[in-house]
Amino acid sequence: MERFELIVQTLFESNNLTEKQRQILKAAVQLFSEKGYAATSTSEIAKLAQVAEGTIFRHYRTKKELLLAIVGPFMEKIADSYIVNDLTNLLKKDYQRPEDLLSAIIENRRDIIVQFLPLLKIILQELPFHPELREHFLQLISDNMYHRVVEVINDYQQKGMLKKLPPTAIAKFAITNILGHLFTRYVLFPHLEWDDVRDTEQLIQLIMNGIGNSDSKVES
Amino acid sequence: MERFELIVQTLFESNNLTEKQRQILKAAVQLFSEKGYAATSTSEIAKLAQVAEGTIFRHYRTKKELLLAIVGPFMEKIADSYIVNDLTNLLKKDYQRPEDLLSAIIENRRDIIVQFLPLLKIILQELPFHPELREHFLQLISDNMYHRVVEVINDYQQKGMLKKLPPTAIAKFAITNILGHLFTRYVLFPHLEWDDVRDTEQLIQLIMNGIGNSDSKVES
DNA sequence: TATCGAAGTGAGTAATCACTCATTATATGT
DNA sequence: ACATATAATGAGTGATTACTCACTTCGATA
Repeated sequence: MERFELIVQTLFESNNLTEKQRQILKAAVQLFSEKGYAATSTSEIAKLAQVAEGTIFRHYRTKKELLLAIVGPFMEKIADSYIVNDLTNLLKKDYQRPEDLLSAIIENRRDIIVQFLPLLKIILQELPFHPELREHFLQLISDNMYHRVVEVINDYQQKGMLKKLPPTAIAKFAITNILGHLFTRYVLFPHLEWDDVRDTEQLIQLIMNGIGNSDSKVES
Repeated sequence: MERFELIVQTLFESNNLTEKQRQILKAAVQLFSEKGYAATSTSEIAKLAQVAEGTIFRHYRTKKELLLAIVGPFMEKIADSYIVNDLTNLLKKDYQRPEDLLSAIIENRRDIIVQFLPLLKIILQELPFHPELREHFLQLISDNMYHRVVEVINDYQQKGMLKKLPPTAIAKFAITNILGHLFTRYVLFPHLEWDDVRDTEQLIQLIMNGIGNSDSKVES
C-alpha cells in the first residue's frame, strides 16, 4: 500500500468513508504536504482524486474545513493515542536505566515521524497561521504529557540516576535533543547519509552526560 | 523606527532604493511573514505600501522575484556578514572556557533572531518549496561555518576541555540545543514567560555536561 | 419494483489572481 | 528652461480561485 493511502487509512479507520472521500483526503494530504495549503487549489485536489470539484464541497463546506478535517483528527488521534499511549506504555515498562527509556522513546518517535511525515509537514507549515490549531496542540501536550514526564523524571531522580535539576529543564533538554535530531535527520536533510545506530547511541550518551548523575555515568 | 522599516534599512543599506521601493519591500516582508508567501496577493502588498500595483512589477518582474529579492540578500548579507563574521569574531576572542564561548554565541544568536524574526519566519516557511534556496542555504553553512567550528572544537579538545568525541557530533549537539532553545523561546512560545538568564545558564550547563571533559566539569 | 435520501456531478458564478501597457509625473543633467 | 530617462500609475487582461446549484446516479429499504 502506498504512503498516503496508509496515512488516510490509519487516520480514518474508525470513520466509514466513501471511496471518493478517501481519495479526496488522500489527494489533499499529498498536495498540502508537497505544495503547501495556500498554494494548493481545490481543482487540483479534485483532479488528483479523480473526483468532481463539487464532490469536495459536498463533504467539506470550505477548503479550510478540509484542512481541519485532516489536521484535527491527526492531532487528536495520533497525538493522543500514538504519542500519549505509546509513551505511557514505554513509561510503564519501568526501564531500569533512563538511557534505556530514552532509547525506546527515540525509536518510537522515529517510527511515528517516518510514517506520518507528510502530515507533520502540513502541521508545521500551518501552525503559525491558525491560532486555534496552536492552542489545541499546546493543550494536548500540557494536559496529557507534561505530568507523566515530570513523574518519571522525579522517579529517576529519587533513584539517584538523574541530576537534581528542575524536571522541566531536564524534560525540555531531552525533548529538544530528540526532536532536534529527528528533525534534522528526516525533515532537513533526509537525503544525506546517516548511520542511525551510531548517531542514536551518541545522542543518548550526550543527553545522559547532560542530565545523568555522574555516579552512574556511561563510560565512553 | 519601527520593526519592518529597520529590517529593510539594515538589509538594503548599500542599495539606493526609491522611497516607493522601500515601502514595497517593507510591506512584502510584513505580509509574507504574517500570512505566508502564497496567501499574500500583490494587490495587498501594493495597498499596504500605498503604491500602485504596477509599481511592484516595474521593479520585480514576478511575485517570486520579489520574494527572492528579500530572502536572497538576507541569506547572503546577514547569514554571511552577521552570522559568519560575528561568529569568527567570537572565535577569535579565544574564550578560555568553552562555556564562555557558548554563552557569547547564544547571546549573539539571540539578538539576530529577535531583530530578524519576520525574515527568519519567511525563510523557514519557504525553504521547503524552493530547492534553490535550500541549496544556497546549505552551501553558505558548509562553505563558511563548518570548518571554523570544527577547528575551534579541535582546539578545545587538545586543551583537554572537551570530550574526545567526533567534532561533528559535538557541533551538531551544541547547535541543536542552541537553535532548539531559541526556536521554542522566540518562535513557538514567545508569549510564555521566560527567565532568560536562568534558562541560558541552565542550557549551557547541560550542554557542557554533555560535551565537556569531566576533569574541568562545572559543579552544580 | 418503487421510493427516497445521500453521493456525486460539472457547468457556471463573482471575485480575485498575477501581470501588462499606454500614459503621466518626476527627477536629472545641460 | 528644455530634453531625456526613469518612476509611477491604474485601468484592463485572461486565467484561476473557492464555491454554488440544479441535476443525475447510486444504494438501501419497504
